[in-house]
This record gives sequence, C-alpha cells and structure tokens, in this order.
Amino acid sequence: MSSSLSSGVQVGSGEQVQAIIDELYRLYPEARYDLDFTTPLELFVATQLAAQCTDERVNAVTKTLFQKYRSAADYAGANQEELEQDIKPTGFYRKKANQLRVSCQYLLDHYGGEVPGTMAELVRIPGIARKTANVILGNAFGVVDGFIVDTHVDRLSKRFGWSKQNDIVKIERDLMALVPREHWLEVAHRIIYHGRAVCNARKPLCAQCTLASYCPSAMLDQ
DNA sequence: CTCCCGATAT
DNA sequence: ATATCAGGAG
Repeated sequence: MSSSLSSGVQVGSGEQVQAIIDELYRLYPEARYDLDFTTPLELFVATQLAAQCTDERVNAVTKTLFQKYRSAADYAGANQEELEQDIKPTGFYRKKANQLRVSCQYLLDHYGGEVPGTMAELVRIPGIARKTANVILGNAFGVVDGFIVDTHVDRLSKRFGWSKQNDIVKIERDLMALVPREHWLEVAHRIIYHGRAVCNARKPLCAQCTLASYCPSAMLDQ
C-alpha cells in the first residue's frame, strides 16, 4: 500500500512524518500565527476576515478597525454599509461585514460579549467552523483540540501523502492520527509557512525544497 | 456544488 | 484568460 520515497522511507510512516516535522522546525524556528491581535475578540474578528485573503491584507485593515470597534457590541450594532467599507480590502466584504455583525450578536446573546474557549461552543457560532475555531483555541486560549486545516494544510497534506481525503474534517482526522498531539499547532503554522514560501499552489519550488526526498509529490525535473 | 470579492501571479 | 488567496454557508 505505502510506496517508497527517494530517501528509502515509506510514505505515511512514522519515520517520514517525523522527518518532515523535524525539517519544518529547522526551516521555520520562529513560525507563529501572523494575524495581529491582542485579545480573543480581536483574533475572532481577524480570523473571520482571513477567508481567501492574505494575512498581510487583514493586518492592514485591522490596524485601524480595532481602534474603531472595541467590543462585540460595537460590531453587532455597526452599520452594515459602514462596516463593509472598513473591511473592504479583505474581499467578500458584504458577507464578512454581515457575518461579523451576526457572530458578535451571538457572542452578546450567549456569552456576554466574550469569546468562548471550547470547540463545542465556537463551532455553534454562525460563521465559525473547525478551521477558525482551531485557530482561536490554539492562539488565544492555548487549547489544542484539533489540527488547523486551511488551504495550505489541505494542499500540503495531500502532497506529503498524509491524506487522500477531500473533506476538511477527514483530513483533520488523518493529521491528528499521524502527527503527535504536542506538535499539532506548531506543525500547522510551519506547514502554512512552507506552503506560502516553497510549496505554493501554483508552482511549487520542489527543486529547492529540503523536504523533497520525503515527499511523494516532489517534481525534481523542472 | 456554487457563491461571495477583487487584487495579483502566471 | 485563469487560478489563487490562513473559509464557510446555502
């Protein structure tokens, strides 16, 4: 079932997984979550804005947004059109503005305007699914209940041969089984760094990738 | 599966 | 011209 790599290691074996993890830590010792925030609510807002948008653009918007809107009530009571303009550069701005108002109203109705700190509570909030919940839990509360599966983790998991699933939840389950729990958050951050810098969607730079000997998708003849 | 948004890379 | 960008809902 499992195939052998140029390194002689089997795809999906503990040896391959650990080799990739080790190299990711070596490559990106300082990897962290790149959205700027100082409170759980700020992370709650920034993460919703991050859909299909670079972190850089989100940070450019939140720099002033967080000065203007300081509480869940500020977002819930915001004027839709005004909030749209405040977040416009992040894209999907009508949907995101509405989603911020609705999700923050939900925080007011159920949690006194605070962001809850459990997976079960977070995924009940409209606009919050497991990816966003995992980001909030891991980065604002230090709670690691799952594996962040965003567009990069989805893509690299398949390239590494760690999952053949298309359903995000099934990919997350595969990763939780393969990667030791203490590495879930840190490895997710580093997979994302590598996905941006080297293993990008359009034209992965396999020839200069130090993971290539452990990667069944490496295309070294380019 | 499509839609939401527009800038940017290829 | 087309795919992609730290997604989620209908």
